[in-house]
Amino acid sequence: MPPDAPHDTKTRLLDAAESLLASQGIGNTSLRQITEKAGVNLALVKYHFDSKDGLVAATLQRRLEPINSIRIRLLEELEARHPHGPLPLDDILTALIQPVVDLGLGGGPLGRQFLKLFGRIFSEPAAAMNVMRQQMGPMIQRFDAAFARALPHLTDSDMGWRKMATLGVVQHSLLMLSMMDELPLHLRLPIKFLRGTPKPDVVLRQLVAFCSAGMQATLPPE
Amino acid sequence: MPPDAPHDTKTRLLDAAESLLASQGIGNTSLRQITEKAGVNLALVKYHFDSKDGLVAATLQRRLEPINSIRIRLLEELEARHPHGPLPLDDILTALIQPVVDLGLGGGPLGRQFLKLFGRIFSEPAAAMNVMRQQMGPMIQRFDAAFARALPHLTDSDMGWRKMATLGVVQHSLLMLSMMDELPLHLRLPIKFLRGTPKPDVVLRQLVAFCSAGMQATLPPE
DNA sequence: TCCGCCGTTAATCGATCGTTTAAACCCTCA
DNA sequence: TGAGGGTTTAAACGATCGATTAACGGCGGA
Repeated sequence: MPPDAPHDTKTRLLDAAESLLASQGIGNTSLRQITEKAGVNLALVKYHFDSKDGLVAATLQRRLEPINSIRIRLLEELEARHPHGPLPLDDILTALIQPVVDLGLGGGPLGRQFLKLFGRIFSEPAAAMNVMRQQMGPMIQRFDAAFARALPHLTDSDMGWRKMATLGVVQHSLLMLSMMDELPLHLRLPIKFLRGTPKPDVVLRQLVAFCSAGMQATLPPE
Repeated sequence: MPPDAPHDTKTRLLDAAESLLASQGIGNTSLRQITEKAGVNLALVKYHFDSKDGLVAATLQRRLEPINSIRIRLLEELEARHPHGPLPLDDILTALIQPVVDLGLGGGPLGRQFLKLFGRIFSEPAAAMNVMRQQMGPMIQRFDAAFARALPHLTDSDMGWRKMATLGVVQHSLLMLSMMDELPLHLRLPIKFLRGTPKPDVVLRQLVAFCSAGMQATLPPE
C-alpha cells in the first residue's frame, strides 16, 4: 500500500481494482490481488460491494459517469451555439472524444489505467458489459440525434455502420496508447511511430480528422 | 460431442477451443471445458500442445496463417496490375479486409466464432498477443509499403495514426458483428440498424469506404 | 511372438478461486 | 459507563483451476 493511499476503504478498493483490472483483465484478476494491493481485508469486498461483479461495476461507474456528463455538457453547449440547421460534424466528434482522451492521457497514470480498462471492456464477461451499456445508453442517444442533424442525407443503415466504425477507432486507438508504456519493446510495432506519450490535443486532432472523413465518405456504387 | 465431429484429436481440440475461447475469452475458459466439449481426455492437451498457452497459440495460428496468405496474395496481384506509381487505396484496403470478412461471415458459424476470438485478442494475456504479432508482423510490413506508395504525401506519424485507426475500425466492427446473434436483445443497441447477418460484400463495402476516407483525410491546422 | 512406441486414460497434485461465517473492533450516543 | 451499529478481521468453505503422473491399449517392425 503506497504511503499516500486514501484512507477510505471503498476508494482504496476502487483504485486497486481499476489498476489491476486494467492491466490484467477482469477474468484474470482475483479479489485477493485487489484487496492485497488495497491493503484491505478480503471480506470487505462483499461488505461494501456485495461481490466481485459489484466491485467491477462500481469501478466502471466511477469513471464513466463524469466522462459522460462532460460529453453531454459539451454537446449542449454546441447545440446552443447552433440552434438551427446542421451541427458541425467535427465539433460533435470533439465533444464525444475529448473527455475520454483528456481523462486518459491528461490525468496521470491513473487515467491511463482506466483507458485500458475501457478498451478491454468489450471483450469481458457480460456482467461488465451491462454496466457499460447502462452508463453509455442515454449519452449515445443524445449523440445519435446530433449526428443525424449533422449528416441528414445518410440512411439509418449507413449512419449505423459509421457510428460503429467511429467507436472502433476511438476504442482501439486509446487502448493501444494506454498499453504503450508497458508493452515489451518488440511488441510495439503498431505504435512505433510515436516517441513518448502523445499530448491529448494531438490525439484528439488525429482521431477527429479520421472519423470525420470516414463519416462523410461517399459510398461507392455497389 | 456432435456426431459429425472429426476423428483427429488435435482438430477436435482446436475446434472446441476456438468456439469456447471466442465466446468466453481466454482467461475465463478452462481446459476442462475445452476437453469436455471436444470429447477428449484432459491430459491430451499437454500431450499434443504442451500447455494451455500452446493450445491457444495453435488455435490462433490455424486461422491467421491462411488469412494472411490470402492477404499477401491479393496485394501481390494488385502490385502486378500497377507496377509503377501509387496504388489505389481502396484496393489495398480491400486486400487487407476482404479475407477476414469472408472467412468470418461467409464461413458459417465456425468462422463467426473465430471473428470473435480475433476481436478479443488485444485484450487478452500477453502470451496470446505474441502469437498474434508473430503471425501478423510480416503481413503488416508488406502493407506498410503499399500504403506508403498509395499516400506518399503523408508523414510517418500521420500514416501511423491512420493505420492504427483502420485496424480499430476492422477489429471493432467485426467483433460487434460476430457478437450479434448471441447478445441479449436489450444489449444490441449499437447494431440495431442491422436486420440479420449482413453479407460479406456489404460489410466490406462499408468498412473500406470509411477507412479509405479516413486515411485520405486532410488534417486541420493546429 | 514380443518389444517398443504412440496415443490415451483415470486419478491426483498443490494452488487459487469467490464466497461466507462468526467473532472482534471502534466510534458514537444515551 | 455501557449498549449498539457500522467496519474490520481471521479463518474456513466447497469448487475449480492447470499441470503431472503412472498405467493401459493397440499397432507396426524385429
